[in-house]
Amino acid sequence: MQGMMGWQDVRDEALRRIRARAWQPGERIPDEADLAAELGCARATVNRALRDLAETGLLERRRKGGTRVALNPVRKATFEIPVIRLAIETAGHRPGYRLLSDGLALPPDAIAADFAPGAPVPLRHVLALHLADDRPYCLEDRWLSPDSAPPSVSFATLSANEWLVQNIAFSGGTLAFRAAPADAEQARSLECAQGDPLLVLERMTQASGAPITRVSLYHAPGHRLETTL
Amino acid sequence: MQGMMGWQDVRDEALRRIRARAWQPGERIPDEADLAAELGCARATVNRALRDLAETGLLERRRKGGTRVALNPVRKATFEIPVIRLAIETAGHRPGYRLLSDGLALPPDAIAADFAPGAPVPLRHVLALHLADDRPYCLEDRWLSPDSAPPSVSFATLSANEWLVQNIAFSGGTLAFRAAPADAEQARSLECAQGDPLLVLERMTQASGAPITRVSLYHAPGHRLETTL
DNA sequence: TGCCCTATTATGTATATACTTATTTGTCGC
DNA sequence: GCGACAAATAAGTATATACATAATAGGGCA
Repeated sequence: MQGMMGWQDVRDEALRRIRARAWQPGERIPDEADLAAELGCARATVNRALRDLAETGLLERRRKGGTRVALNPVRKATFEIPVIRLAIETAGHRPGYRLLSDGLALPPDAIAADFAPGAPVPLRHVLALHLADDRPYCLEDRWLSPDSAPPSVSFATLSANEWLVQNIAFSGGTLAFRAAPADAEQARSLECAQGDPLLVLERMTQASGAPITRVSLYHAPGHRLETTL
Repeated sequence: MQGMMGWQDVRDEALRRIRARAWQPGERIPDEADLAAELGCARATVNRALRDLAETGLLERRRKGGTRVALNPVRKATFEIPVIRLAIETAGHRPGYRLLSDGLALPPDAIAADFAPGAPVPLRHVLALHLADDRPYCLEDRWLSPDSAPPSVSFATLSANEWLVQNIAFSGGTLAFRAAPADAEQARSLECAQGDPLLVLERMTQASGAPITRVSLYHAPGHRLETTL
């Protein structure tokens, strides 16, 4: 309407109307062309603004169906998952790394299923500890498809975490959070009591459809993973 | 180059080059105008594609500085945080809800600090249990600014979670994950053993700068929060 | 050498226009 | 009333153009 409606202004105005209940939940809002006319900007600008709101889950848009205010706004939180060493550094600590074990082994059924549905194949199993200021930060428990990381690649000084990021073309995967009690081995590595609750981050990584690696990161007790919305 | 380079095609081509190391990590890639010329499309189309890749953390873009392949690709995982009832329903269970307690109380220091830096003010404290197929799903432990939810609003049948989503204009906040042992009360509510590791989701919600609510969701043991990358 | 100012540059954004595509809505025939 | 088909519609995308903005690079000056 008044000078310079940028797409962020349009988004903010739309947000205002949603909040003020000028546009009721579930209700259809004016189409892009009308809004553009009303606000005195181009349709592309309105499109950009509304697309943005749709991405955050506040609006639902469908061709021909128009745009409506989401009935149950799904909040979308985005976490940044950096390389572990960097996470430690940006938290202001001195990163450390210790390889605990590395060798071929038959994975437990749950993990084998992710790799090959049929026969259980030996996989490379790497256990490593990440340290922050010489204190245990997290235990990396990783299973690797032998194709992706040949035995010649050593994880003695460079963590598998870091090697993979730099050498494997990532394509997809899953990420999950859970809480688990520390078993005897984990407790020893993380210098905590057995049974202490650990925040576990499980990641399954694929490249071009084939599973590459399955890692569980057992964070030391008290660890908090935070993000802003 | 050949027919119809849509922005998604441009994005895929860029992705291909990154993966093939045609564009090395840290290296600067051709600017939008050049790429547009090379691929035979408009600069706006290239812009859209590269902006998309930048949002996922694979590229870093700066005005005048150009675009370069991220040195340490920060994976950005996006979680959808639906209303709890919906999460239960989409998991194929029958949602249930039980209000455990609701009243004014002085919050612990850690929480009081989030609301008013100075004097500790009584806040509305709501404890409620969410059920899936009549089994405990998660315990909602919420502190509310009295302004945002007047005492007249009852959470007896409608969870605060749901009421807030539908009635409060959300503007910002933080989200954190941690693992914690179940205390006596939580164990009783969630029907688990004391000390069992619980996945805790902590959320602090603000509207126009002022803190609205601080909630901890204690999930029943075994809970897994998953997302696809 | 070191500092400030300016010109340059690549991205960011706005705009009008045109065409595409998914969906819905309405209509016709049964 | 019902089902198939056609018309209408609103978002999705592509494009050329123009201007804004941030940040670098380079030059002049002390």
